[in-house]
Parts: sequence; C-alpha cells; structure tokens
Amino acid sequence: MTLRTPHQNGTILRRPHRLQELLRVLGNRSSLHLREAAALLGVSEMTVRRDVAARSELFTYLGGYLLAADGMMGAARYALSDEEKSHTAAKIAVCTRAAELIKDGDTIFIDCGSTTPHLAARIARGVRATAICYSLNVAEILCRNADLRVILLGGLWHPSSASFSSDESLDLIGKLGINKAFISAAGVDMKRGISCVQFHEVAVKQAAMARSVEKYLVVDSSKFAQVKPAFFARIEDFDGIVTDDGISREFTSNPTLKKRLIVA
Amino acid sequence: MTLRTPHQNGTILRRPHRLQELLRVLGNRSSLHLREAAALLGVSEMTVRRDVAARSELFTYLGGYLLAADGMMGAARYALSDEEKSHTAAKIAVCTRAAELIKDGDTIFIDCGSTTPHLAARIARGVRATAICYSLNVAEILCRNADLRVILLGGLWHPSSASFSSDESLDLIGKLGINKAFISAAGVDMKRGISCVQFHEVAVKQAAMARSVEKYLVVDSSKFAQVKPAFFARIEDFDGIVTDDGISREFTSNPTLKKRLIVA
DNA sequence: CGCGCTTTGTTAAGATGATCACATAGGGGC
DNA sequence: GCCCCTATGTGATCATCTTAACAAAGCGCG
Repeated sequence: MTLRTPHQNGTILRRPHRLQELLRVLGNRSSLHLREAAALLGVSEMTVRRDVAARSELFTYLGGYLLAADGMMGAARYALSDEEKSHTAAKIAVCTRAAELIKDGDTIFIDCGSTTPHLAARIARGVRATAICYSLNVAEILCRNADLRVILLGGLWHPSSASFSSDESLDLIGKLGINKAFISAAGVDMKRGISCVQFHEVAVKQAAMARSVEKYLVVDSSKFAQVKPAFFARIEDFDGIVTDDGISREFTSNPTLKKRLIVA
Repeated sequence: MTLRTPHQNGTILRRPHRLQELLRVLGNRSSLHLREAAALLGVSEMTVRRDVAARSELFTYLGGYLLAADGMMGAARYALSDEEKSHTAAKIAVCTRAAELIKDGDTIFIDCGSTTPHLAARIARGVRATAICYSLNVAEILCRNADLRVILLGGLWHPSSASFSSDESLDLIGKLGINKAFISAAGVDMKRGISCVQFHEVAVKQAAMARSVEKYLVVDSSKFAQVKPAFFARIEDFDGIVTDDGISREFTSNPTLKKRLIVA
C-alpha cells in the first residue's frame, strides 16, 4: 500500500467523517471531481466511490463529479454554521416522513433552518397545496413546484438563518388560515421546552403556530437534550413530533413526548 | 447523412431553438445525459456538444451530463417567458452601466424581471448598501453578497415574474427611505409612457418610486416603441434612463428622453 | 501472536466520454 | 443551377470513468 497522508490528529478519517467532510466542501463548491475529493480526504478514488455509493442519497454523482444531492440545494449555500449542515441523513429521513403528512388542499407553514428545505423538496408531486415560508432556501424549492401556491413572508434578511423578518410579515400571517405548521428547532428539552438560536424567528414561529390547526415539530434526534437561547414553545403545544430513531430512552419513556412521537 | 426525425412543423430546429429547449427541460429535471439531449432534439451528440460549448455560460457540463449553469438560478428556473429570456447581452451591458450608479451607503430598490438580476449581480464588491427587492431571482443574488443589507418584500408568489406581492409589502415600503430606485419595464413609448406585463407589479413599482429620491429606468433598447398592458409611469418621472446604443433616432432626438439618457 | 472480519488500495479490462479531422447537407445569393 | 459558407454527422483516436477481482492493511479478540 502506498503512503497515506496522516491526518492531523493522527486518527484515520473513517467513512462518516469523510462523508461529512465531502458534504461540507460541497457547501462551498458546487461540484467536486472524484480525484480532488480523494486527494482532499487522503484516500484513494476507489474509497471515495465506495463512500458515496454507500450513502447515495446524499450526493448526485455524474461522470466523475460529485454534486450535492438534488433535493438539498438549500442547506449548503448560505451562511448556516457547519454544525447546522451536519446530520443530513437524519434530516432527510425525518423530512421524508413529515412530507407524508401533507395532503391535497392543505395550507402549510414551513419553518426556516437547515432541516426544512428537505421537507420542501419532498412534498409529493401532484399534491396541490398552499405553502407559507419565510426563508430563502425553502422558498426557492417551493417556487419551483408548479403544484403549489407559495407565500413568502418578507422583511430584513438574516444570513445566519437564511430567513426574513418584519412586522408586516406577522400582519400577513394574521390574515392566513393555516392547516398544518411544520416547525423546526435547535433544542428539545423536556423541562425547558423547545428552543432555537435566532431571536427573530420566535415571533414568526409563534404566529404561525397560533394560526395553525395542527402543529408538527420536525427535528432529528441530535436536537434532543439541547438547550438554545431562544425559547418559543412547549412540547404540549405540538400535535406531533417527527424525528428519527436515534433518541434516548430518557425521551421515549416520557408519556407527554411518547404519545406525540412520529418516528421516521 | 442518416435520417433525421423531422420536426413537427417541418422546420429544422436551429441552435437557438435547441438551446431554449434544453434550458426548458433542465427547468424540470436537474440533469440531462448528453445522449438523452441528443435524442430529445433529434440531432447527434456532437451537435449538442457544439451547442452547449457555444453558450457555455448557460450550462454546467460534467462528464457527459448537462446541468443548468451554476450562477443562473434566475432565468431558466422560473416561468419567465421565452421572450423575456432573450437580449441577454444587451441586458448585461445596461446593468453594468446602471450598477456604476450604486455607491457606498445607498439604499436602493431593485425591480423584478429578467433584466434586474444582472444588475444585482454587478454591484461592485465592497459597496456597502441596503437593497430592497421583491423578486426571488434578485433576492438570491443579493443575499449572497455579504456587503449588503437586504430587504425582500414578500407575499404571494407570481411565477410569471418570479416575484411576490402583498398589501403588507406596500406597508413596508412606506416605512423605508430609498435613495435610488432601479425600475425595469417591458415597454417604453414616448406618448403612452412606461408599461409592464403584470398588473401586480404596478403598485410595487409606484410605491418604490414614490419613496425614492432618484429614479432610474433600466431597459435594453428592444423595449422601445413597445406597449404592454400595465402602465405605471411617465418618462418624466425618471431621472435617468439607462439603455444600450440600439435605440432608433425617433427616440434619441426627443429632448425629454435625450436629456435623461444614460447609454451603456 | 494468529485468526477472521472489515476497510482500503491496486490493477487490469471494458465501457464511455472527448476531441479532431473530414465528409456531406442545406440554404442564400447570384 | 452553381458556389460558398455554415451546420451537422461520422468515425478514429485518445483520455477518462467504471467495475470487478484480488491483495494488503487495520482491528478486535482470544
């Protein structure tokens, strides 16, 4: 075997690390040649091929080049932090499940963040609905879907969450009748409730929930037992909590949470 | 030469038609194999290669697959009409000139359409300004520019102009102090004034102009002597009319227009 | 240490893509 | 009709990608 460039901390990058690194790089460059990817990771091209094949839902692979997967154009391009860009596979799983809740004729609200673009991308073809959003990455995806009527809540741009906020947006929400609200979060704690990072999101999330008949929390399992600065709701405020199977017993055994869980 | 599948109307598709068709198809599918593209157009793969190479700015071509170009999530992806997608070179020239008018500290308004994304993309690096827009293709470009503060006027999505409209947007404009408004149009007529196609744009354009100190019309020369259904302003309402050198004597000789002309 | 399992690298063969040169067709002007 | 120019197709050649089989290295375990 030829020499391998040793990784800085001495450990060998294993598959999950390599996948994450590839996704991170693809957040900045739109495409990556197999050869570059191999050099970047310090492994052979064959290994990169095998990595990508193992998790093909994360990538589009065309003639020697790696691209971010079709559905996930949202997450990458904006100033979302690295941490927000990870757990991609879990987010996709959760959003695929949540998308099944959307039916013909619904009026839905889709929150901002790095999770919800996956939801927007997974609305079944042919479902005719009205979709309300306030983030650019979600809007881009919704607006390409000719079966949807889209309402974007505008205002001042916040790069950190790729979203907009304004008092007028809240006025506009007040005029809408929402069927199902799909809310994301950065922290879920049994005692302290549901939290996010950006304070400007709080008013929008709360207004959407107040106007919506059904409320769903859409969070991958890495968000559990996390507490972030901006609290906006309690667990009891949601009709369903869509997540993946990675949550610990501490949560699955809690009755308040358990009866709301929708596991992808 | 082998048989060529005759096109339905008997005419042979020429390059511009083929390119347009490719862009249209790429609006729906994210990638297209060279072989499929050739079959679709009824020409050889070599011809498709040559077509794509001739207008390489429109596509990304990777290892046998065609993708829509990186930078142009604007034009192709939305429902803008074919006519709106043409005159690209003139639009770029006009917008390059218009962008020179934008200075550090300005608060600018950028209209919707197929012209203004070029303006948004040509704002000089390092110019710190506040930019107000109401179309998705313009917003996408502005929001990637870390030197800008961006305000997007939201509302109901109109695929035909890739823009949003709502009463609340007009409320929001009313609170803003605008320095320079860059307005686009589909028709410029000496007697009947300035017009566009979509009626929902009228209120936004007028509100932005009303709040702005300086008003600039940004139109390539193909728009002169055109009349479209929705009138929104007179020539005298503008401080400057930025266009290219393709306008006829009928216009250059008119004093009202002449003293406002800014030719790229 | 030796064993088995997993991961990774290497190689070679075949498939596919890229490029070039050349041949032929179409259409406009005369 | 003839000529010219451009657009298009074809086939040869070379480069690159793809796949599979095998070999080597790492790793856990007794």
